[in-house]
Amino acid sequence: MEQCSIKLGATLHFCQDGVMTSPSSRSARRIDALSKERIVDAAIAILDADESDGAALTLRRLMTRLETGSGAIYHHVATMDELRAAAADQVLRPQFEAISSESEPNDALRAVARAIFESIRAHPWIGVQLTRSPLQDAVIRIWKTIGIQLERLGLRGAAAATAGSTLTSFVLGSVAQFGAGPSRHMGAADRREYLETLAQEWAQLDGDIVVQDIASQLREHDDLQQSLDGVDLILRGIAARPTS
Amino acid sequence: MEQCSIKLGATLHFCQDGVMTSPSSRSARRIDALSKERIVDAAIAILDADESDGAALTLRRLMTRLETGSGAIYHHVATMDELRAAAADQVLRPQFEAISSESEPNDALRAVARAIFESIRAHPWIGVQLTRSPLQDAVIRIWKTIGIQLERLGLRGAAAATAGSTLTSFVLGSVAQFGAGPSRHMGAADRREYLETLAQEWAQLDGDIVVQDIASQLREHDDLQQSLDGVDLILRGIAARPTS
DNA sequence: ACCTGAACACCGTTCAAGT
DNA sequence: ACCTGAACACCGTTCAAGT
Repeated sequence: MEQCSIKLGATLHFCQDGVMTSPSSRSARRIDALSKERIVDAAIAILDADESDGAALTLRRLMTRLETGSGAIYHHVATMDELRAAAADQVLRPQFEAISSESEPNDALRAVARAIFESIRAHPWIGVQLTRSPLQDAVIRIWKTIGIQLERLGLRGAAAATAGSTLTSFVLGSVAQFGAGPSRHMGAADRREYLETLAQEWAQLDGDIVVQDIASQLREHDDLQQSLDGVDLILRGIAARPTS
Repeated sequence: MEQCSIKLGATLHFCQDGVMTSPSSRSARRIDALSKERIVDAAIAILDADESDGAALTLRRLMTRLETGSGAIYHHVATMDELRAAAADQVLRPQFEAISSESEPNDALRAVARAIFESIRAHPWIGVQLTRSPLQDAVIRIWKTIGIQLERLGLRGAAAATAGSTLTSFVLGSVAQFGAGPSRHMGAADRREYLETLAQEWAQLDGDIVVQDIASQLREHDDLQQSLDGVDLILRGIAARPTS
């Protein structure tokens, strides 16, 4: 029977408001009370600690880190998917809040791609997460940011919807394509080697000269530049008047 | 102790070449021997039976359907992920083999988007699968098909790589965005209702008039048309000469 | 209200053993 | 070579019970 014992971990038991209270007069609350915010922070820490794809985040790992039971976590968070979505949005939010102030709409749209790729570099698991569900906060945030810039470009109605949908799809697709690639732990040399192998793999798949050409081109580019080139291409398409 | 008993399921035991043989003279092989092909077919059947996201495919469900043990399946297939990739490619392959013969490159590129969206309509789980891994056969197939058409358009080198990367990313992103949307079980009315709800949800998220505008536009469009519009926009961008 | 922890119903993968 | 099935090391979620 342990009462008001102080664990050497992150938690104090049977204590409140920073003051030790007699166990009989207070209910059993932790001083560092759980909250959705604290849980999301722990989730991000777990995801960041492991390289790439996000499989590291597990309810049980969360339990050990927060020194609590599953029920406590489920009291603040409805589901693990919700938690993943919250983690992704929390990481993306600050990057995106800086964007609206960009002077030129086209630059702001390029900044969207840059923000996402830089977030992936720091938190590789975001790549997989963003393509998981189209209604999650982070994706809607991307949509909205793009939409606002398109409006500044003078687009309205169907044209705005088409342009917005195209840019959003492109950005998410880039993430899907490059997100699972070489991780942040790779140096430039490892990166080149990875892409080299990939290019050769492609080339071997069939002797097609077209594929070989493209594969060898890809080897030279880095993800971010590739993505920015794509944004520029789409911006040219937006600027061009529909032919029909 | 059962020998050469005929199960009423899909399998016969201790029999071979359609002829019942004495158990003592033959080893214990099944007449409908397992093969990667048979396993992939079963996987597709399981995935198709369940609506949407592909969580239905499970080793244990595969075991019951094929009336076998886990070891038997792992003898033909290295991992469940490989199986998912094989299932997706088997479904996509026939759709894509028809495309190369399209007369006009631009039409062929539009046909790529159409092929993918029609595959998703018939097999909703493909949406999630395609965004899972960038090196899976189905994705490489998409890449190659697009690459070949871009070559027919006269693109080479860096321009081909940028255009190919952009189109592929866009198509995969569309899939990520719309793949998890209303399932094939929805009628047109349900669809409208779903998108209506989505538009309102977006609008509520903040009072931003830009977002409301775009959301209400999206409500009118269907996935395929949206995707084709995007392809056209990108094709205009490809046709336009780079400004720098 | 907030938390505990056992219980439930699952997963994918491995591997010694059989024929 | 091909298959069996037990065992292993996990999952997310629920819920009666505690304070």
